Amino acid sequence: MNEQIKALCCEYDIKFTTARFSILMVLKKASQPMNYEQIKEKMDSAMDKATFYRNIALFEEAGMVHKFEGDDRKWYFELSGKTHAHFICEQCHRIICMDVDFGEVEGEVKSIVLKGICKACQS
Amino acid sequence: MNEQIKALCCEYDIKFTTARFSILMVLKKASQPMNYEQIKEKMDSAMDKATFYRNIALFEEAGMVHKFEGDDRKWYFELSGKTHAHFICEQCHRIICMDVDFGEVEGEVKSIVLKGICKACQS
DNA sequence: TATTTTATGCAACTTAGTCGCAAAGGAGAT
DNA sequence: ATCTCCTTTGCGACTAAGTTGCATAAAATA
Ligand SMILES: [Mn+2]
Ligand SMILES: [Mn+2]
Ligand SMILES: [Zn+2]
Ligand SMILES: [Zn+2]
Repeated sequence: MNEQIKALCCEYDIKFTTARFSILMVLKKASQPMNYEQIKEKMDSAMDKATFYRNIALFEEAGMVHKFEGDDRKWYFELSGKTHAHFICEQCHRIICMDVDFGEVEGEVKSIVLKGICKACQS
Repeated sequence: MNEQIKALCCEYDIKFTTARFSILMVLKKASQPMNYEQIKEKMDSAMDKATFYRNIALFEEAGMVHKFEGDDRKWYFELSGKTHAHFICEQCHRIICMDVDFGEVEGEVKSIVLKGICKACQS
């Protein structure tokens, strides 16, 4: 795992530090987008939020991580992969990764967020 | 205009008040989604932000107004019409209303926001 | 008119994220 | 190893969009 994350940093031209490792470790293991609190909880060692957000900003700028706002006014992060959409349910607050096709969109899309009521909550 | 807004309130079962009129007046005239500051600026008479947000929450719940978060961590509002997407440019911060088709989406979609770099900023 | 309910304004509060600054860490030069 | 310079980190103070409590005002109901 350590090597994979080092490789990731290398690929995006970002210096490898322990703080960065901690964050990326959690994101790599994650199966869902996560917010600061959630990531912090999963980290082995504590980290100041200033450090966290500064590094996240770095990752984002490099295109390594994508973020979007959840229904709770918090930012959610995930490692960039194939661009896909997230559906956020206003009732159960679940975030559902989805694979929708938009056809042509002008410009470069970095995140797509749909909000509404999920199928489970509707019935 | 006054009558149209009264009718709108009536349709959504919302009592007509001067504060509500002020907000809806601005939203009806708007050609773009607007945030609190922008709406306030266009209003004839001043209004407290608590009143504003409380009424907006009411409109939202009734389904009369839709909101989404902009790139600046502010909420943007517009009168509900045909559900459509907004593209927000991370560089010029323009909000572009767009008419995309997603095909089937499970659940009830209330807002769709795409973020990225708009065509104008790309070149 | 008197009573009850709802809407508004003000000020204090909450909280995710930011910023300034000093200390810690790391890479290179001597 | 030691010195120097630059980057990263942690701490604490700060910012600002939106929220909440409470007193007053307006509107509905009797
Ligand atoms: Mn996802
Ligand atoms: Mn629009
Ligand atoms: Zn749901
Ligand atoms: Zn742009």
